[in-house]
This record gives sequence, C-alpha cells and structure tokens, in this order.
Amino acid sequence: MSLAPVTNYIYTPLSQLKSGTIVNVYGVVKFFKPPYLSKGTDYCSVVTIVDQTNVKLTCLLFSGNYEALPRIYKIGDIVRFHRLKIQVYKNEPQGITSSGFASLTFEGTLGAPVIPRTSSKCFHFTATDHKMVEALRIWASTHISPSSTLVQLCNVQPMQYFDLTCQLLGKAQVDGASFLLKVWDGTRTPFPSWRVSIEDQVLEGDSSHIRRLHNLTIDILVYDNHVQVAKSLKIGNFLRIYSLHTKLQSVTSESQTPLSLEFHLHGGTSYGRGITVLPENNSDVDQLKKALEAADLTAAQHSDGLYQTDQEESYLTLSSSGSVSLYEIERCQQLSATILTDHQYLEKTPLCAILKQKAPQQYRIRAKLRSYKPKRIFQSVKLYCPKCHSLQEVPHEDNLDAALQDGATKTSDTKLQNTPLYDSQIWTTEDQGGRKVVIHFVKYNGILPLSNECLILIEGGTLGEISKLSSEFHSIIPVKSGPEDLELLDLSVPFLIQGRLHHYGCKQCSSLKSIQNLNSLAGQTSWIPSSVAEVLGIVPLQHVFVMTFTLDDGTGVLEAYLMDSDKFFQIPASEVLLDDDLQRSMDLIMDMFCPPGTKIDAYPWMECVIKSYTVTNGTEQQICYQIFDTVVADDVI
DNA sequence: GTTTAGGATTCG
Repeated sequence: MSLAPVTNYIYTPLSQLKSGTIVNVYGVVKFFKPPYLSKGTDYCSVVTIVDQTNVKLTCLLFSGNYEALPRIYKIGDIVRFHRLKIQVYKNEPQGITSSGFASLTFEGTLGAPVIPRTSSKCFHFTATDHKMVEALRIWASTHISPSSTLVQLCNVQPMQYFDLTCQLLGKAQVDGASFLLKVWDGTRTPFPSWRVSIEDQVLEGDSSHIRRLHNLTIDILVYDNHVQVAKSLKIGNFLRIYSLHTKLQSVTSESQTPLSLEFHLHGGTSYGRGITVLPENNSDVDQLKKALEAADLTAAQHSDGLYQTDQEESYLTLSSSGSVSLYEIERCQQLSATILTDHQYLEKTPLCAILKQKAPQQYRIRAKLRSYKPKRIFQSVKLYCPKCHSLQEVPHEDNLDAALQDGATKTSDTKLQNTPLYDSQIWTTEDQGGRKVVIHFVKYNGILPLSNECLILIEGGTLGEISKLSSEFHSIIPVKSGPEDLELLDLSVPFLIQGRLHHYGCKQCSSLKSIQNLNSLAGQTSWIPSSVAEVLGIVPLQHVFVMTFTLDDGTGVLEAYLMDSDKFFQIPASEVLLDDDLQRSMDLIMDMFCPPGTKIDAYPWMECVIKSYTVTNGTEQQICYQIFDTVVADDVI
C-alpha cells in the first residue's frame, strides 16, 4: 500500500455513466458468473452490480489471469472496480474491463469485517472506501433480498436449482463429457443420493472415508465445460457449486425401491452455473468445517455399530401398500405458496403413490402447479347449487336484459299496489311508448326507511334501470303481478340485486313462496341474501371458481379440480367479474404459481389437501381428485 | 493490440 500513488479516486454513481468513458465504480453484486475460460484467450466473468441509485450495470470482465478477476462468492458481495470502460450494448450502458482494470471484493453482510479480497499487490484503500462499503451494506440490507439459492443438502428438493457449499471427497472421470464429484456438507439429503457407477480404480479420494460417511455424501455429475475445472480440483477443497440441479430418479414402480436424487451441473454458464474453490478463511467455510466435524463424529459412531444402517435410515421408500413415510421431508420443509386450514396431521404422500391407490381417500401433498385450466379467470366463474350440486354458467348481461324484458311485458295490477308491506309508485317512460315501471318500496313498521336501507320490488325495469337504482337502494327484487300477489320472475334472473352483486336461485331446488313473506324480515336492519332466499323458498346459488390444476411433485402428475367461492384465493368469486382490481389480483396469484417465462423448477411449491373419488361414466370408472381445505398463503398475495 | 460475451437453467 505504501507504493500507492496519492490519487483521489472518483467513483461514478451507476446512474451517471457515459458511454466511452473509463470510470471507477462501487456496487452490490446482483448477479455473477464465477470466472470461467472463455472461447477466446481469456477467463471471463459476467457481473451485474447495483448501487444506491438503484441502477444496474452488467459488466464483462476478461483477463488472461484467473486471479485478476474479482473474487465474488455470493450475491450481495460488494465490489469496487477501477478503470472500467463504459460502452453501450442493446441501448444500455455496459461495463467492460479496460487496460489496468483492478477490483476489490468485500463481504456484503452488515457488521462483517471490511477486508478487501484482491489479487492486486498494491491498492489504494482509505477511510472513505471503508465508508462506501458500509453505506452499500446498509442500503443493500433493505434493497437486495438475501440470496435464497444457498441451500444445505438437508433442504434440497427434487426439481431445484441451488448453490451448494461443500467439501470435495472424491472425483472420477466418467467419460469424455462428464465427470463425477463426491462431496458433502455435513447434512443429509431427504432422499438418498443416486450413485453413479464408475470403475473402482478411477476414483481419486479416500474411499474408506467416503464409505464411512455413507449417505452424507452425494454424487454430482458435471458436464462439458465444467469437466476441466472439476479435474483440476483437489481432494479436500472447499467448493461452491452454482446452480446445481436436482432431479428425482425415475421410479421403476418396484416396491421398496428408494427414490433417489440425481445431482447435475449441466454444461454452459447460464444463471452463473459453475464451480469455485472457496478459500480456507471464508466465513461460510468456517461454518461448513464445524458442520463437517460434528457430522464426522456421528458417522464414526454409526460405523462402530452403535447405530445401524440403511434399513433403519428414514429415507422415503414406497412400502407395499404404496403409502410413504416422509418425515425427513417434513423436517426439511420449505415455505409453501399455499397453506392448509386443516388436516396438518396427515403425512405427505407423493403423487406416484396416490395414483396407485383406490378412492375415496384424503391426502396431503406437496407439488407444483404445472398448468391450469381455464386460462381466463372469467371462464372459471360458475354458479353452484349446494343442494343438488349442479353447476351452471353465470348468465350473460345480454341474456339477463332479455329475461327481464320478458318479465316486464305483463302489466302491473293496480290492486297489488300500495299494501301494508310497501308503498308503490308508477313511472311512465316518455320516449318508449309509455312503458310503465312500478316500484314498490318495502316499509319497516309501516314507515319507509332511508333509501340506502330500503328494499324495493320492481316491475318492468330494464337491466340499466335496475343497475342505476341498485346504487341508490339497499336491495332490489324484480317482480311481476300475479293473480293474487306480486311474484318473483323466473329464476333465470337474479332474485335479489344488491349493489353490483346478483344473487341467483336454483331452478331445480327452489319452490317459490309468497312475496308477503318478506314481512317477516321487515324488522331486520339489513336484507341478508340467505334470509331473503329462505323466506321466498329459494335455494341460493353460490358463485364459485371452478378450475383444473395439473399438479406435479417430481414423482408423478395428477389433475385435481378446485371449486372455491372465496377461501382458496381469498377473493370472492361473486365479485371478481365486476372488479378489475380483483381480476388483476387473481392473475397475479396464478402468475406466482406459474411464473411466465420460467420452467417448473422455479415454480413455488404448493401444499394441498386433496380427496379422491370415483366417477362412473357409462361403464368406465375413473378416479378424480378435488382440492379442499387449502388456501393461498397470505404472504404471497 | 483482438477476441472472448453480451445474465436469463436441462442431452446427460
């Protein structure tokens, strides 16, 4: 440091970069590819940084010297780049190494010591730099979400990409395009690792140690460009493997076959895929070493015969009945995008086991939503009769208007007007051939209530007129004059309108009673749809979402249907068609389950309770599944 | 003094 020239370095905020300039910048690492050998002559590392201006900059860093590239180990690390050239790519500023490029890297954790990682023999570092790092740490703590991809082996799930911090125990050439790494992190996977078959002689490493650690080790196959890196690794190295992919090994349907987990480091550098050796003084390595020591001790006890062996290990195995013990997964539970409102006592069952069983049964499952139908929310809203279980479409506005017009052709009977129950008023339209609309205002104890508490019965109104009135009056019931009394219209129109809500009744299950029965409710403070329905002999229909979910947990795929009025999405099906905001919320929830433009591995898990039942279709019997007692978790809405 | 790559998962 003594040789450093007394220069005052200026750091340019990322929002003020100009093309063609060479600048010094500070930033928090938002994305990075660990250095890898490019197709040219240099090593390459792609790093995206962000600073307090909330502007991102993607930098292409090249160097013939691996060590000269920044030593970034995880998202959230803080970097300082000197002599970064700014150019424009795809209309966006882009950083690229220029002559004399140099970097420092710091841990991003608040409170961690501010120690620069660098290969530079001599660098300028002052109290101002110290403050820059601390300010970025504070800013990042509230603006950058901590890396969620660092996962311990006990927490891995099938179909996942994650970053693993581990120690190398063994390595072996498999073939030209793939290479085997045997690693451990001191914790045990919920499913046993697959075992890649190799010739004994080609394994480099302490095979007796590996044998003793047994199911604490996993087999990783690395491919293509990663093979060269893997070959160069030393046994005992502490590694971080980025974007490691898990896959559940295909089940051969044989009972007692343990489901095992495959680990692949696919070829390429997408998403920062790669391997780096972590230095011994890395804080994550400290933690790892402690976990390894503790686990090594326990493993030694196992090998003494104090504990025994494969059969007693609590891995997921399919028993002869097809049911499954999953408490290891339970223990390693990750957060789910849905939660159960009941049945938490149920053990989880993999879909492959459910698909082999008879109905009816109930299961707790954990799966991802591969796809769903219908795609448009409005297509999923139906009317459901809880009594006869029939489903019907929600009448379209045009049909509704026509049905109301039909009801309006009868002339109002004057002797049914102005009764003890209601006061009546006749409106005559001027420009529609003297069409008459009669409104009956229902009284309370002989007195007319305020309009916003008032129920009106309407004869001969159009949908437009009713909609207007519904914003003024508490409730509206469309009626017609009958031989002795006012009567409800046909149940193809709503029996009650409150604001924008239309309440329908079941044609099959209702047996209409006299309008006069409203008298028994006239003392109540408000007109409750279920009470109105009851006194009028109507079985009310529920607005429900009806959807088919294709669920996938990596062991199997199952179609389950969801019928829900307002619990699952916590959005009322009766209002969603009337409210753009609610429709947007629905779309957001579905996009959360199935994020557009991503693959199923990135989808969130859902925990659900489903029941199976048998449907007979002619001579065919089919088992169907329905989701129940499950809701979208509050924190994801 | 040029090129590399230019974030955006999978053959295995």
